[in-house]
Amino acid sequence: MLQTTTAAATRHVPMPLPAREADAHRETARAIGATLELLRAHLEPQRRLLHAGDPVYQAGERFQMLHVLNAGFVKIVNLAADGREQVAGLKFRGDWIGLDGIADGRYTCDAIAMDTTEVWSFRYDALIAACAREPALLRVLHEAMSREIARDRDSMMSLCTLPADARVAEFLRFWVDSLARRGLRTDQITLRMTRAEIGNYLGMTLETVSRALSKLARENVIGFAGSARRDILVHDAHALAGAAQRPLAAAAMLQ
Amino acid sequence: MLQTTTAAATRHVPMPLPAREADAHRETARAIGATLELLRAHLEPQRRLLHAGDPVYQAGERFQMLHVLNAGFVKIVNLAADGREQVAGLKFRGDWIGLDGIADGRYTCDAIAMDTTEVWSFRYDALIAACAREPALLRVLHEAMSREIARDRDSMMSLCTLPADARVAEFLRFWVDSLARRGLRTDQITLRMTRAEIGNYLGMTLETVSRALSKLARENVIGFAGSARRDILVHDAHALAGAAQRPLAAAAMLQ
DNA sequence: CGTTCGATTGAGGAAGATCAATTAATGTGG
DNA sequence: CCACATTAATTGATCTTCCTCAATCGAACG
Repeated sequence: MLQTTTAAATRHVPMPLPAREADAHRETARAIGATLELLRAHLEPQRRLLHAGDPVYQAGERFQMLHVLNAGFVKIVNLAADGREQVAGLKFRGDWIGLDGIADGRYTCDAIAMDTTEVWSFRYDALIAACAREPALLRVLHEAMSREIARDRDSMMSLCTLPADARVAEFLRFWVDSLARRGLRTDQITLRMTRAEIGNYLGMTLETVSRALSKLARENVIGFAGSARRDILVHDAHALAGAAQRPLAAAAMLQ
Repeated sequence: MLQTTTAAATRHVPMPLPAREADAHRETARAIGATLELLRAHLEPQRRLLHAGDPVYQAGERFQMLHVLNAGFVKIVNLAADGREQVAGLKFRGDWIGLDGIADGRYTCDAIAMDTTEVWSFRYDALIAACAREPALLRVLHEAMSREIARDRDSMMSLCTLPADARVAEFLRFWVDSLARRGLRTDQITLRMTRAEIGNYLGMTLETVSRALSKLARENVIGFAGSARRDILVHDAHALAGAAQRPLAAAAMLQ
C-alpha cells in the first residue's frame, strides 16, 4: 500500500481558526493587488474588456501573450483531438492564463470569459525581459505556475476520491473560497455556469449536479435566491466544507 | 456490444505517419539530452541515486531544491489533509519534479522512486541566478512547467470523459509513449506499480484495473510476459490508442 | 513450508448515467 | 403585449457501470 503516516503528520499546521482564515484571505487579496501593481509598473499591459462568451484565446492559436485577470471570471476549456471537451479550470482576479501555451508555442485550450471580464495581456518575451530587470516579477510568475500545478493535482484528487455529492460541495466551497480571497461577497453567489457545464467540470451528468444541489438545499447548507436557480445563498461556508468531507468521515466511522 | 466492427474501424484511422511519430520521439530524446547537458554546464547538480520506495522529497518538507530525473521512474503522490492520497503523476527521464513547492515554500506532495533512479537536484535560487546568465535555462524551466500544466489538464479530461477500460488503455499508451520518447524499448514494459496503485492513479478499484487488463489481453492488444503479471507485452501501440478511444467511436456510431 | 502479498475472477449491490416528463424562464416575432 | 419556441432546471424510473465482498491461486520471502 501507499505509506501515509509521516508526511500527513508533518504537513499539517495547527487548526486554522476563523481569524486565521480571514488573515489568509486578506493576505491573498494583498498579494493579488501587489502583483497587478508590479505588472503595471514594469510592463504596459494591453487591457481588454470581454463579455460572457468571448474568448481570451483559443486552442491552436499561436502563443505570444500571457494574461492576468484584473476582474471577472474565465473558464478554461480543454479539447481533445477526437472532439471531447471539458471545463478544466476556473480563473478569478489575479490568476494567470495562457501558461499552457509556453511549451509548444500554441495554446492547448480555450479560455472563455464567463461574465464581463478585464484581462491584462503581455507579450511573453517582454515579460521575460522585464523579469531580468525585476526579479520580483519572475517570482510572481513562477509562483503562479507552481500554484496552478498544485491546484490541478488537488482537482484530480477530488475527481478520483470523492463521490458526486461531495464533489459538488467541494466545487461550491472552492468558488466561495476564491471569492472570499478576493474580498468579494460570499453569502450570495451567482454561478456563471449551467448545470451541464458544472457537471462537465466535475465529471458527472447535469442531473447528478441538480440532485446534489437540491440535496444541499434540503439540508439547508445552501439556499436558492430568486426563481432562476443560479443564484445560491451560502448560509455557512464551513458546512459546505463539511459536506465535501462527509463521505470520508462516514467511511472512517466504519473502521 | 459491437466490438469487432468498431475495433476494426478504429484501427485503420489515418494515423500520423509512423515516420512522423518516430521523428517526434527522436526530437524529444534530443531535447531531454540537451536540457540535461545545459543544466550540467551551468550548475553543479547534486546527483542522488535512489532505490524503489525512496522519496525524492516529501509533502511538507521545506522547498529549496528542484529536481530533474536523469534515469528511472518516479511517482507523485498527493495527499489531502484528511488522509486521502492519490498517485497524481508519473515522471520519467528529463522530467522536472518539485515545481509544486515554489508557490508556498513547501512541497505539497511526495515524490517516490519506483525503481533505481538517478535525480539531479539544484537549489532553486542557484537555478534562478543561472537563468539570469543563460536565458536558455529559463526557457527549459518554463517549458517544463508549461508542459506539466497542459499534461495535468489532459489527465483530468481522461478521468472525466473516459470509461474505466479506456482509461486503462490510455494509461498504458501514455507509459509506452513516454518510454518511446526516451528511446527505451516498448515492446515489453514493466509496470512498476501494483494494480492497486494503477487504480488509485486512474480513479478506479484494483479489480477494475485487473479486469480491464485481462480484457485487453483477451483482445490480443497486450500480452503478459512471465507469470508475474507485471511485465506486459505491447503487440501494437496503435491498437492501444484505438482501445482508449473505442468507446467514443461507439458513441459516435449511435448518432 | 507456511505466511503474506499481489492478481484474478465471480456474484451481488450501489452510485450514478440514461431516458423521459414537467415546469419555469427567456427570447422572438407578430 | 401576447402566443410560441427555446433553453435550463428539476424530478422520477430504469438501466449500466463499476464497486464491494469473497474465494482462489501463484509467487516471493523469511
